Order: sequence, then C-alpha cells, then structure tokens
Amino acid sequence: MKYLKPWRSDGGGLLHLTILLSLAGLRLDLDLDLCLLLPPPTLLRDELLLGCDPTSPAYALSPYPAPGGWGRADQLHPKGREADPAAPPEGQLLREVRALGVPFIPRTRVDAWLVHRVAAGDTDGAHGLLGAPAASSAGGVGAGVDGGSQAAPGGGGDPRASPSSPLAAREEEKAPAEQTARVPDADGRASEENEVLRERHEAVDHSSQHEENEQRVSAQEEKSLQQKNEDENKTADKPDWEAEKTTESRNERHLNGTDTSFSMEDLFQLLSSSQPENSVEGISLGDIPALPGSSNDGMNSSAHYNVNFSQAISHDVNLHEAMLLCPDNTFRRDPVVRTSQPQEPFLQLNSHTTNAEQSLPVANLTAFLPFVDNQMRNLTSEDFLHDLNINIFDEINLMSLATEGDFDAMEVSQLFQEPDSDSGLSLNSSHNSTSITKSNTSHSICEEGATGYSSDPESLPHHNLEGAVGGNYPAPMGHRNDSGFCGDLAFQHVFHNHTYHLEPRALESNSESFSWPEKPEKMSRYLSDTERNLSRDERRAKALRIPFSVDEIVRMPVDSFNSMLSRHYLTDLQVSLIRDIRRRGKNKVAAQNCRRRKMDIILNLEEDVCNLQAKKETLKRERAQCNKAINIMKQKLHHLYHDVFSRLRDDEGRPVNPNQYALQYSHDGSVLIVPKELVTSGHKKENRKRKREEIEDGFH
DNA sequence: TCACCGTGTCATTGC
DNA sequence: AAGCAATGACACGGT
Repeated sequence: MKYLKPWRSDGGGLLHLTILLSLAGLRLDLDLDLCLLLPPPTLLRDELLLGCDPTSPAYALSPYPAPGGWGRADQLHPKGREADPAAPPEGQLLREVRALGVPFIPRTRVDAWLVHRVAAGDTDGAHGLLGAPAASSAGGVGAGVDGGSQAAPGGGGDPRASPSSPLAAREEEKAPAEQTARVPDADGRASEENEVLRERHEAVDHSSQHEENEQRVSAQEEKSLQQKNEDENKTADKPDWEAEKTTESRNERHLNGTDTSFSMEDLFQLLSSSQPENSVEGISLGDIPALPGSSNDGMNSSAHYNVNFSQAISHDVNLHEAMLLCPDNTFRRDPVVRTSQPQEPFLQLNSHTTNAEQSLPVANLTAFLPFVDNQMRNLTSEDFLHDLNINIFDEINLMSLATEGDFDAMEVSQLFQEPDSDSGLSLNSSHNSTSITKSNTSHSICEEGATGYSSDPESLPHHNLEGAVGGNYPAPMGHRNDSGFCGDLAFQHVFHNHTYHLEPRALESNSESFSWPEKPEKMSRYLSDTERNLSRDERRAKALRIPFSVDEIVRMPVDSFNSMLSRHYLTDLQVSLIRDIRRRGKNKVAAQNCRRRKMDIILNLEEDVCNLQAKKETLKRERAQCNKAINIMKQKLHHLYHDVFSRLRDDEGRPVNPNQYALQYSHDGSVLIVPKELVTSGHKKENRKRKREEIEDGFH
C-alpha cells in the first residue's frame, strides 16, 4: 500500500496522478483508507474517472459507485461514524477500548468507536462504519486504517496510536485558516474537519489525562506516548525542514513497525492539506514509503523504468503549486534530487509515455480530456500528446533502442525520424533505396517527424558534440546513464511549457495515427545550429552514444576497425550503425574522389583540347609561312628561269623558247637545255626507277 | 516553377 | 570471401 498525497485540494491532483499512473501502465493501488483521507468527493463530481481501476481509491472518489462496493469518501467521513447512535460517550468509549486490550489510544471518538466495535468482535459493524467490505481484507482495526499493512488490532502497528505528531502540531498552529482554505466549497466540510481536529485533540488530551489517572494503560504505552509528546514539542520548535526530517524519520519508524504514531488523522491532514508551506507538502509518493508487508505494486515498479515516480508524479501533478506556491519549501529535500530536477520532466516524460505506449491507447487520453479540468487537460493532453509526438513515432525500433542501449531516446527518435535527403539509416544494407525514400520506414528507425511536434526546435539537445560523436563516453555501451533517458533541458522546457497549444489536427489524428511532416526539411528546423552542422551520421552516432567519431570509424584501417568493434561492448544496432557509417563514409569519400577524378578528367580533356587547338593554330601558321616561302621561291625560280632563257641562244643566234625547252641539271652540276618532251619522258622513267628502288628498300 | 549544381547514398562491378 | 574503390543512377536541397 502506498500513501499518496492529493496535491490539490480539489482532488484533481489525485485524479491527475491516477491518470498519469494509468497512462504509465501502473495501477494506483491504494488502500481503502486513503479514501478516507482524501478530500470530499463532492469536489470531484465533475471529474469522472474513466479507465481507472475500480479498485483504485480514485475510483472510489468517483460519484459513481464502484462495482466492488467501494464506498465514497463522504460516506466514510468520520462525521458519519460519529453519527452512530450506538456510540457511547467519549470517556466511556476510551475506557472500554482500553479494557478490550487495544494497545493504543484512538485519537477520536470515531476511531475509538470503530476500534471498540472491531475489538469487541463486531466486524460487521465496523465494516458498516467503513462502508467497504474490502476493508476487511486486512482484518480488524488495521483494515480500517492501514489496510493490509496491519495484521490485527493487537499487532501494535496501528498508526492511530499517536496522540501527537509533528504534522498535527503544525496543523494546530494554522488549523483554522487552513482548514477553511483547504475545502472552501465543501458545504461546511471545512468546519466539519475543524471539528474533527478539535475532537482529535480533545481525544488526545483526554487520553493523556486518562493515562495519568487510569492504571490500565501499560507503562510501555506511557513511555511511548511521552516520547511522542517530546517529539512533538521538539518538532514544533524546529524549522520546517527539520520538522520534515522528523516526519520522515517518523515515517521510517512507522514503516519499521517501531512507531505507531502515524495516525489516520495525520495522514488525513497530510493528504488534505494544500498549503505549500506545510511540511506535508514535501511528502509525496516517495516520501511516504510503502508499509511493510504491502505488496509492491505499480509504484515500486517505477524503479523498473528507472524513474523516480515520487518526483515525477509530484512534479507533474502539482506543477503549478510546486512551482508557484512552494518555491522554498521542501518539495525537493534532497539536494541531489534538486540538482537533478532538470531531468525530471524527461524522466517523467519517458516514463509514462513509454508505458502509455504499451498500455494505453492514445484515444483513452482523449476520452479523459472532457472530464478533467483545464489545467489538467493542459498537462495531460499537451504533454502527453507531445510526448507521443516525440516518442511514439519512433515505433518499435526506437523502443528496442531504448531498451537495448544507453542513449537518449529522444535524440534517437529525432535523428532516426529525421527525413534525410534520400533515405534513412541503412541498417539493412539490402533494402530498396527507393522504398526507403518513399516510405522512410522500411527497416526502420526512420520515421518522419510529427506534425504536432510543437517543441522549441532550438532547444533540442546539442550536447556532447565534440570529440566522439557520442560524446566522451568512457564506459562501454550498454551502461545506462544515471539519468536514464533524461538529461535534456529541452524536454524540461517542453514539459513545463503548458502554454503551447496543441493543434486540433494532432488531437484528432493521434487516436489513429500521427501525421508526419509533409516537408522533410521541417525536421532540420528543429535542430540547433550546432546540430545542423553535424552530419546525419554524426547525429545518429551521437544519439546511439557510439564512442567513436565518424572520422575515426571511416578512416580506421579495417583491422583496427574490427578489433575496435570486438573490444567494445556494442549492441547490434550500434555495430550496424557503425558499419553503415563506415560504409557510407567510405562511399562518400569514394564518390567525392570519383567526382573529383571525373572533374579532373574533364579538366584535363579541356586542357588537352586547348593545347591541341593551340598547336593546330601554330601548325596553321607554320603552314602558311611555308606556303608563303614556297611561293616566294617559286617566284624566284620563275624569274631565274626566264632570266636564263632570255640569255640563251640557239645555234642560229635566236632566243630559246622556254615553252619548248627546259633546263635540266645533271649530276655533275652541268646544265643542259633539252626539249620538254625528253624531260617529261625522262622524268617518268626516273620516277618509275625511284619508286622501284623504294619498294625494294621497303622489303629489305 | 523550373533548371542546374552539389552532394549523399545505394547498387553494382571489378580489383 | 571480404573489403574496398570506382562509378552510374537517383533523390534532394539550395540557388
């Protein structure tokens, strides 16, 4: 059994808490007596609990009777018991109770009457007083107070035995105003509670007097009571934090069975108080530990999720009160816890979201929404849906990531949902890239972002960006961080931001499926500048907390690479990602080299073309020059020819006609004038002979 | 809105 | 056989 504190005077805290726990897949397994301690249900009449465990006391708070016959808190109000006409006068009642051997002092006439009835064997009457047959599960008086934690009336563990507790002492100091403020609209219930308080203290005083006057009370009891009185006096003089410390120690003693002073009224005051300065405020789920013998139900199972539910729940349920009303109180006593507060929202975020994914369809939440108050709706619908938008779309793969490795699930979800230029992470190298491009989900971790994602994009994580992509992670993979999934200020901000609105479209769609961003580039807007500067693989590696840099992974020789993989304990996903990073990195370098090479080839070819064109121009110029020289020589030869013939005379002294004769140079250097016909035939013979010789030379 | 370019990625091939 | 380089093809973002 757990004692829970309703953080809000109207009971919405418990309702909210119940919903949160339900979302988290945890059953709010409270004892019936907690119902007694809860505020009157009339304040909850509009807050119908849907989907809650009928055995939950929160269900008992519902105006609708639970199937199991659980009573409503107002039906169990001490006033109702007091109205029992069979109840004897107070003094007589106490004496009779003590005569029955009850080893503790009932603090009110009602309690005394209840104890009396039970101790006298009138269990039916006691049940009737309690109005809850389930209360008999623990049997006797203990059931009326403590459920299964108290085995029998004579067990000495009845928490009502304390006539004075620090809580009560503090209540005494400010009882009137607080009692009035506690339930301001409860149709006189505040005054009733005041009356109950007075009765309680009267009973305390009365019992103390009887202690002195009557000898039937054992000396052990007297000693115990005196000790408690001393504690009370000390506590009254102590500052709040010390008083709380005392309360805590008292609780511990109570748990250990060494202290029976934690009475029902203490709890009632504790639970019903909404004043932040009250030390009770500091008592949350975790501050009131489970009683011995109580079953470890869902509350303790929170440890399974590595989540401090006591903080998460209290932080969530009493968000405004915790932040606004008790800035300096003991909401967080542990300085370590205080320092870790930024992580809590994410703790909570992941805790109940993760469980919600497993246990509660989103539609259930939307079904809740019309029945809860606005504040709570803001908390639940926005935060929860935001959670869903962030986390649920990671689907099974992300869940497997979360359960498999040690990394920030949110980062992973962001990174793997990040719509890439073409595809997601190729964990299976044998997939169709086209399908990946279209669906982005084939194997995958690659889901696209959610439309309803309304977090501040700039607040996304961007830590551990230097060095290894996963940051400096000295420990091998698989070692969960102390902070679990948390540690992200961004999500604290997100979780605390109750002002952003949820798009109706997101609300409508989350019962079936989430809508993903139409434009992949949307996701890049959610990345900080620093993260934008990282490559996708770097972000992925960082998200998976891979303790190597992408550069190392890519450039490392294959032997070193394999040895590195074998030396570190890496999950399959991490190994797969590392190999993909290496493959993509090498291929990227190869593609760059290829393109560079291609560009080099193109540039070389262009250069060759230019060179050849230049050479061609040069050759053209040379050819032109040669032709020009040839023409000049021809011209000169022509002039020379004519000059020679102009000076030649035949035998008769007539000029020689150059059209009929030609000059022929012999091998010995002499010049002969021969008719052109002979020159032509002779040239033909010489050409034939020269060709014949050339052919013969070619064969040799 | 379209074309172009740079880039990343995948599939394939050859070494 | 594994690893790698090279490369064509494709898609996407930016201009």
